Amino acid sequence: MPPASAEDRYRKIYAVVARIPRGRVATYGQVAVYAGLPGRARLVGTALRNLPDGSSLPWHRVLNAQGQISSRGGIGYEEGLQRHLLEQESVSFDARGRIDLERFAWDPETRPRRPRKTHRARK
DNA sequence: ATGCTGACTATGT
DNA sequence: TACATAGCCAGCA
Repeated sequence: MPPASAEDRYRKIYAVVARIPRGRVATYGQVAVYAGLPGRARLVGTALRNLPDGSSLPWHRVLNAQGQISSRGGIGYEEGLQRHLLEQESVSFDARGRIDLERFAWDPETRPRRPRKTHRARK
């Protein structure tokens, strides 16, 4: 099988992002794997970067492996937007601005459900 | 072709 | 936990 064209790769990435359920999040690496592009987490970031503003894709549900919102570096971008969109769907951040992936990570194998409460002691 | 950049990550201190 | 590094590779000048 010849290598996928850039267009196909983007399309696959967008298709995966579109499947992330409300109230759940996925990491760049995770999206890459499900898109059949293991190891290309950076490409996922690039694809989302190229996303037009009015897109209906739930791009805000994609985070880095640390459970944090990745910086765009660009001036003018409000990191608060992504956080706000997530909080609106009940995804909560801890005091350090990170999301508990144990609770909110998307698992495509399981059916959408409400995140379990965290009664687990944290370290 | 070549070199640099980066919405990334795993690993080592 | 927080940085630093190295590997990564598509996009772009």
